[in-house]
Amino acid sequence: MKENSNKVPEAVIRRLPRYYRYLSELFINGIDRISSKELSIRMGITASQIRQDLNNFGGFGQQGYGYNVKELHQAIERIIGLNKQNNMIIIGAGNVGQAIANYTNFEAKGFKLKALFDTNPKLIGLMIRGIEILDIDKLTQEFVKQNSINVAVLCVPKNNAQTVANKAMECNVKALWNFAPVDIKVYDDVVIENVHLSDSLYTLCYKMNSSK
Amino acid sequence: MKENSNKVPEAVIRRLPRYYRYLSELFINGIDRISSKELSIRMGITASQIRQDLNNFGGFGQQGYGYNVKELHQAIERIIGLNKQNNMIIIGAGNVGQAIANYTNFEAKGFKLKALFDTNPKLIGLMIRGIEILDIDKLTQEFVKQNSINVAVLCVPKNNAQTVANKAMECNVKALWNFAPVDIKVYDDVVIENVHLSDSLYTLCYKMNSSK
DNA sequence: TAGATTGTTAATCGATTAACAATC
DNA sequence: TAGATTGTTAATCGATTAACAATC
Repeated sequence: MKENSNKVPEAVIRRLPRYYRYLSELFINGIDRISSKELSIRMGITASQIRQDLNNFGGFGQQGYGYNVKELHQAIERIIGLNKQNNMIIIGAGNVGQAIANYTNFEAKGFKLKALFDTNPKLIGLMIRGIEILDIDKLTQEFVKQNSINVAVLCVPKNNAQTVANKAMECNVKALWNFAPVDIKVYDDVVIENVHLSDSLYTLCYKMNSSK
Repeated sequence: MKENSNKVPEAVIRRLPRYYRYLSELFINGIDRISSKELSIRMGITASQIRQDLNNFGGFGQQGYGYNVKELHQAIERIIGLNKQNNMIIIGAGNVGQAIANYTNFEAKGFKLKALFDTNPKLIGLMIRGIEILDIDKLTQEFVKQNSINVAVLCVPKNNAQTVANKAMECNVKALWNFAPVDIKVYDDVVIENVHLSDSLYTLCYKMNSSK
């Protein structure tokens, strides 16, 4: 899409959702312009960094004025890709899988859940928010194609994670959102994002112990 | 505890849980020694980085031999602080709160859940794994002290997150594990770790769109 | 001992911050 | 216009990688 987008530093990419959050907030509060200085104070980062970050994607500001909140908000929305609909499946309908299925905020941003998959006969057939839990065998290339699935959310125990990831990739899913506490090997054209909860908790634990 | 621990770069701290995971795996598989070279291949990082990282905490290796898996595993366990018991509460017993309450892996690493808190009368009094959901009014300094709570897990909607965080901090909780999609302001002696699920999903979305 | 591999210093790379001319 | 604030280049800072003497 963007010819130079793979040159954008990872650190910048990771800040995009945060910019998006602050701009949403400003927009909701009816603020129509913001300078990098003012935003830097709110976000606790430097104005310089904000300007550098944004200029990876284009010049959205105006000298002497700052940034138009609505415009910048929309621009970042497009940059992230939140203007398009994305269709998801959840693999593993246990605690974590069900919690994500019930979390409707993603739906509001265009991430539509099409199905959950599990191997447990007790779960198969159950409905969550009107979405069915299917047998993992029903996860096929046809299913992915017909439902335009691009994101698979991995909520299985760590020992099954790579197997299930492989299956999803074989069915042409293009993005994996991994909640299993393992590093998954992915195909060249598949992207992955990890939510390593235990890693996060351990980091918190370290900081708690070292801050004394 | 460690006099120089606040000099350890954030990037290194964030890699500690990953080292811990790989060493656990090696240990379980009965491997007793590993060189930085071999580990670097498994983890997909440089041997140099591994040695640099570890040397922030001391010299655990031996020339010509490498690292003793068991020793290094235990050392990292202590560095993170997983050798002590930590007592947690979950504030907000909705989808996310309940999912975390049901996730027993943390318990195995010494993170003991003592109670959940909510304001919803329909939830108050319910038990999850034998742990009660209490009225948020029951969250007091006495409760925190008596149960030696050090970690509060914030699983409330974003509009309540700061209020609830303040309450936890006033009750002397020392660490916040925040699942609300907002940045929380914390007291100087309180540490925080964010699990911004939507940020993570948006990052995945960006990468999916830009990888084409 | 000879080979292997560490701990650590130096070099490189990348990211953040500062500065300022351009310009609204 | 004058003041404000951008976009962008240059300087600084920090993190990663390379190199190698020390030593098991």
